[in-house]
Amino acid sequence: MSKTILVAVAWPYASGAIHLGQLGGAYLPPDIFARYHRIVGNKVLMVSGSDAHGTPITVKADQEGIAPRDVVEKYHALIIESWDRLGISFDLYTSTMTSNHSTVTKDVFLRLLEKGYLFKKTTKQFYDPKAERFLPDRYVEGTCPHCGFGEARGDQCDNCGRTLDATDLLHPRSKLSGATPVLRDTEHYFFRLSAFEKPLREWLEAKTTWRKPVRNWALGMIDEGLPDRAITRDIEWGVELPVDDLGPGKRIYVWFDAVIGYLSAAIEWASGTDDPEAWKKWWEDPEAESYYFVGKDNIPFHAVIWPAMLMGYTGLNLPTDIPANQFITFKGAKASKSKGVGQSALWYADRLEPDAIRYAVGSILPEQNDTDLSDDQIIARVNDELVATWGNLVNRVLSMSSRNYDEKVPTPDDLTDSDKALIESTDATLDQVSTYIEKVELRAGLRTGMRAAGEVNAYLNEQEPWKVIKTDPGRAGTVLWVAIQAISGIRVALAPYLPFSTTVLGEMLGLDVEIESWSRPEVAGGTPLNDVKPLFIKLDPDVLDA
RNA sequence: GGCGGCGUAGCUCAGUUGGUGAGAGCGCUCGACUCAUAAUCGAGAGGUCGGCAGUUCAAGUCUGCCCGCCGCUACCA
Repeated sequence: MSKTILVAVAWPYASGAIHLGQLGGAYLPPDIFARYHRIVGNKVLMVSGSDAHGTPITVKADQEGIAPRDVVEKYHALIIESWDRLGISFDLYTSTMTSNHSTVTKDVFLRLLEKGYLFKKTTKQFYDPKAERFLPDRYVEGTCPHCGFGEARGDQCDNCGRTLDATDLLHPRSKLSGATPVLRDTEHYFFRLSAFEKPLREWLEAKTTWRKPVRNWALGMIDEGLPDRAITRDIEWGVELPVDDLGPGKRIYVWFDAVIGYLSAAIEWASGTDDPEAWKKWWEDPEAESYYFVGKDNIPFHAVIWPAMLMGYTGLNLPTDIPANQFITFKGAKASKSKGVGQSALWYADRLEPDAIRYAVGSILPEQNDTDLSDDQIIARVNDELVATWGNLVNRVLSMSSRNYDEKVPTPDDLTDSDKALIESTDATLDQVSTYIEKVELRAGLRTGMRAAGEVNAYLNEQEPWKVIKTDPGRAGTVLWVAIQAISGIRVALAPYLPFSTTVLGEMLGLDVEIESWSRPEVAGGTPLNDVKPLFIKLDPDVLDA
């Protein structure tokens, strides 16, 4: 009985390239998960897009001296290239700059307004009289009241690390013009988050299978009380308001429109099919499941704020699970383009095969803890595990078969108990990997698949077909046939993780390249072996040195 | 400062509701094998489970305090 599963993936800012930390934290996991569910036969819709709004975009635009729109277009293209090169298989990867997204955002705004969950309030905000615009906190600089640092930003002091309100700063000045900003009244719409404390708590308390940090954090926020949040800002870059009673110069604030992207992307996807209403299967059918893949920094928005918005909107599905990951660190530091820590995913894609990257990152996914990764470790993982155990297994079996059995899969005689045991063990592996992936324990799933490859290696060392073939070619052929069946099963188990080499191996074995069932396809004796060659390249130790 | 998470073999990590001598992969040592990308297989060494105190017949697993790391702290989303 097939399930309907929305795979909702965090929206990266279109202000930089995707780096390896993001890949492992938020993008590779949903891809593995989605690929698995597609093979099983579930109806998967995997969506995400570039976040086009927000301060990081405008900051970048100022830095590069170009328009925000140009920033988005430039990096959006780069991000899409990352997905293509690494095989991240979105059904739709869009952006929040589309007219569809704007329409959906306005619809959500109006519905929440109509239900009384939005209200107007006047606050005081710094205003730059010279540049004639309101200033986000990080556009205000001044002297830190705690440590006296002269270059503190309005949101945080980089010297002592404390969080600040821009109004705390001594001698504030505008980063735009240098002028002294003045406080001025400004009116904004607020989302009545406080109204959802009780329903959110009840909903979260039932989520006992969620990862501990996700649920505890969300419940902790509720314990502290949920303040109402401003959803509009005095900016020029953002989704326009669907109402005009605030006057000009106001836009919807990025956090509010960004999470709506999950919904708008599904709608955009459906509009491109022959059933424009198809998105409803994922959003309105209460049986449909939804998994949100985000980094731990995004937990509040996905476990509290977005569910509250959905509750307020009514009629749309709440998240089934939010298997948030911790961070991948590089020598202890969080990967960050702005701080120059860690290379971009494309940089690695220029130097390594995509499956090598997917293996190295997939084997250290930060599912429980921050996980440290170095270039040396990537190379070691690939050479000592992927190439040595799995790649070599395939190569030793297929080359021996091809060379001794007329470039074909040998035809088996009767199977011994150990032959049968190996095949049964392979089928059990498929079940185990399936269980792990459904629980979103993806590292364990990969480990399990690799263990199965080790079992086949052990079987071969025990059976020694290279010796047996001299006296009993029939028996040796049977051993190789059994090993090939096991390889066929392991190929399926690893397919969500290693899609590129899965295709290559399928071609070698004459199997359907598209895997359509989570089971081991039998490879018949006599099947021609096509173009047998190593599945993976063994890496030079210095391949990542420059 | 407050909140949450984490701190387990050289490295990266698992350790269900507390219960036989603390696990995996890689690395390392030794042995076997030689079909295979010097790959594979087997065995072994290696840990006062961050520290201190406590609860308990019994704690890596619970409580308190301390140290360290990470994230969040609502105007980064």
